[in-house]
Amino acid sequence: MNSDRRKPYPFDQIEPKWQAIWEERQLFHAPNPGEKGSDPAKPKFYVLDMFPYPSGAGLHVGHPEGYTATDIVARYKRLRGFNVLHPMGWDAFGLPAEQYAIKTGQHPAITTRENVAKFKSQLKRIGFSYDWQREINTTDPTYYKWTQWIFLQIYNSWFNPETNRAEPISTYRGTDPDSVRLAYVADVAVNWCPELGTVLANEEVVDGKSEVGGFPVVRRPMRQWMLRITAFAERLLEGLDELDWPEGIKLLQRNWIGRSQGAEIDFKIENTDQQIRVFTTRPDTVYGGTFLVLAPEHSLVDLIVTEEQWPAVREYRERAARKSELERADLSKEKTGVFTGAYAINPATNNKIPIWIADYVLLGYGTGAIGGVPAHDERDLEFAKKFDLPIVVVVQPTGDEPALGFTGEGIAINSPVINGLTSAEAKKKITAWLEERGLGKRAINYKLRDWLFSRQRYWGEPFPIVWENGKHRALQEKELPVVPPPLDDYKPTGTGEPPLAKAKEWIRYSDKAMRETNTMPQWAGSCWYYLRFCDPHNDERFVGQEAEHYWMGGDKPGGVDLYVGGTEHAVLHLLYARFWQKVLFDLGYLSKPEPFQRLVNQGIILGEDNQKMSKSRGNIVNPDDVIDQHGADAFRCYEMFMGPLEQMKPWSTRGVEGVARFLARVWRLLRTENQAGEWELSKKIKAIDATKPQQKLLHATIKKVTEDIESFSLNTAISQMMIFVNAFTNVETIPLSAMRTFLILLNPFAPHISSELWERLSAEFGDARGDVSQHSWPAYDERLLIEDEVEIVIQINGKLRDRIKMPIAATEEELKTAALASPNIQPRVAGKTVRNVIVVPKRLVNVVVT
RNA sequence: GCCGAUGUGGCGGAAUGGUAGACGCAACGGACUUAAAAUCCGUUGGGCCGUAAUUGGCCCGUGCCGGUUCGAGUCCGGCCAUCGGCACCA
Repeated sequence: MNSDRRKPYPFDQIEPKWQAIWEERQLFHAPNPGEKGSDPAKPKFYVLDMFPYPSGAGLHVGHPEGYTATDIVARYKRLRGFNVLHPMGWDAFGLPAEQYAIKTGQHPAITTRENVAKFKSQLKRIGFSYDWQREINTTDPTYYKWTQWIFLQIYNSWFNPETNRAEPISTYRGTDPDSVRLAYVADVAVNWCPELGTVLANEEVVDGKSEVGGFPVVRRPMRQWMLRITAFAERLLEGLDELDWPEGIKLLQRNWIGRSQGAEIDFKIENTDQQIRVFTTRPDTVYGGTFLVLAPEHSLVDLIVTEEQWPAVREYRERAARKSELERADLSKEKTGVFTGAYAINPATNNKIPIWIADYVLLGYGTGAIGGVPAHDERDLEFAKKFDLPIVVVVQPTGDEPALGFTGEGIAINSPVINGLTSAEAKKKITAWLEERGLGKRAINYKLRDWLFSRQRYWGEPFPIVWENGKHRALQEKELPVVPPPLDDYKPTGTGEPPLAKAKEWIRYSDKAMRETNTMPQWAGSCWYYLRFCDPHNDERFVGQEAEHYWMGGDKPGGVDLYVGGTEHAVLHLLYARFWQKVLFDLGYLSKPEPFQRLVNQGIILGEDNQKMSKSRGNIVNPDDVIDQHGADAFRCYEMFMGPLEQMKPWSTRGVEGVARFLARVWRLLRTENQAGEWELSKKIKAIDATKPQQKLLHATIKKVTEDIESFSLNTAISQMMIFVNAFTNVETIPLSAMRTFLILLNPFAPHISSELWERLSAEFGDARGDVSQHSWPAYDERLLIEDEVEIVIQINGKLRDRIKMPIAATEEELKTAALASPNIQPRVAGKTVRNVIVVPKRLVNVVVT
């Protein structure tokens, strides 16, 4: 034939063949209710991958790990009679395409189209059973029209604290609706990245650097669009309880939301009628409060600083403002701060205490001011020592640790109102005491910040907003989509003004009104894509009511039944999407308050050298190469056989070869090579009954594979199929029916080879026609698994000493007698006292002697 | 610093509190072959005893120390290491 090494089986022919058949017959299209082919009796199953950003580099082996797992589940559920929604799309707005455009001048839409084509062909080569009729792209105007529409719903809503939900802004009775909208404009200290020329969300800043590119980020006040996610903090927290997610991910979200309960206390400022409100989780330590510290940017600073302290304060503030996030977060450095010259009155002690400013107090958390309790807070103690401020111990530890610097719970001392109480009791009592006197109240704070929602970039969704006379105003629904202008120069301006501002024509909405020139962050499109998949071609609505109700589960549990993706989205996408879902749910557009019922995180795949895959290390594995060499089925099976999905694990070329050998053995079980080097059906295949041991193995395999798919243990499912195949190598005759059943089990994992072999069997034997995927998943017969005889382990004092064969039905007494009579046991027990004999039926006998 | 996950052969990994190491890789030996590849068969945690050789027998072994239990990779307590998250959040 040719000089190529002969393939162990012709995957290079059968894989494209079956992919073409699936596409032509649209076998994996899931009909919506009411559509042709929809069967209302079928239960639905929605299994979703986190859709990728189509980068120029194409897929690496990490992407298809989760995709393969979901594909196996999707195919399995179809075989079990579910109507399965298994879609794929493109999260295509974002920085890389734009950076590329800046370098080359090529429009990001062109880059995106090319990358999408590449990704799609790679995914198709792996044989994923996506319903490509539902493909979506976040950069498509027919898609982002609805992203903009959802923004308008958010903009036109407010959070009603009385009903604890989002409501149309028309129900708001106050005077300034703009102050309560869920989307609002604010001057905020933002994370400005000069290199990228844009602001970033807190979640996008890692160690003071941009998550994308790793460029330095500095604080800078700017006018920005914000989404009021903090209003939903409590519901985002509570909602987690009901979700079938990994506990670790729930915890990450809980920590990110960062709820803490305590009190707000007002401190009167001496010689003024102003007061400073502080938040504390330890109101029981109020008697130990010997100073106040304000964040340098706190608005009261201007009002209270004395003449002689102004120069020092001004200088300190300027220095703090110049600091990058990284510098400010640097814990190893010493505490800094400046005295304002002003004093406050501690409401518990009535003592006069100094007011300082220091950058260890953050404007954005609590009230931006704290009461310094140096005796029971590490940071306050450090600060007090540095600046020689008084320290008063007010909590006595119950153990023998020193009271000074004790931050745990103990007994209140030096605190007349609460002396002798435990910290928990003291908190309650002092809070009530403060409340009675109008000096404070219970309060809850969250670390969660409102979501900074605007970016100074070109390649994102424009806001459906115009400005007139300095005020913002929403566009009408009929004006959507707002399409960005064509531009020759995508570069950030460097001033913080978005690139869209360069489109002088475009920004003129009317004589008086100008368009908003910021764009939305990349997360916008991914916040609701799972909803669009339910009804991707609807041009009347973002998702049709009936389709949403059906696929998202309506009043039944479900939503997205299974969602698989990486942990990197634990607090970004997964929190934002839950937020949008809740807003749309409150406004009556959706049937469920939570989108993703079950979440599974796949672990990352390391390079063969056990290091993270990266271009610089040169250890990236390309799926195309693997498929060229071993075929898509081997690629799929190896990805699953490597180990538990959730775990981090290294790639192994040898491992792929092992799995490829398994599939080749499956092939040769049913097909043999004739003299001419052609594959033909094995003569060993006969329409006979399986032997009893074969029956048993078959049913054990059905059981194991079924249970393992249900529990996501896909690696051990493959092991079991290997055991099955190994048992049939070198047998004289192979029963047809057992092979057919096996091919169905194999189908979700290796769809091409199982389809081909199924078809060949049908052709030869003239029955069971149709695609293997059109048949149904086999049931196992528990009765066939029962053994007549079992091996019983005999232990003495827990140590294995003998094994005997016993009938399955042997009674405890029989087992005991047989065990004690066994030749290996008798001499060891002779002359000793048998204290006890533990019998575990069908398993073991443990003789306890002394 | 706080929180979380993980720790089992040469390697990836299996094990409802009940035979540790399934399955695969690698290695070694054999069959087939002129030869190689491919394929098939066998051995393979460590140490020791026994025997001409086999069958066999014993001890140790799931990061470390302790506990619960007839019995612990698995449960409990304390440590160590690696990875991940958060990090002046009052």
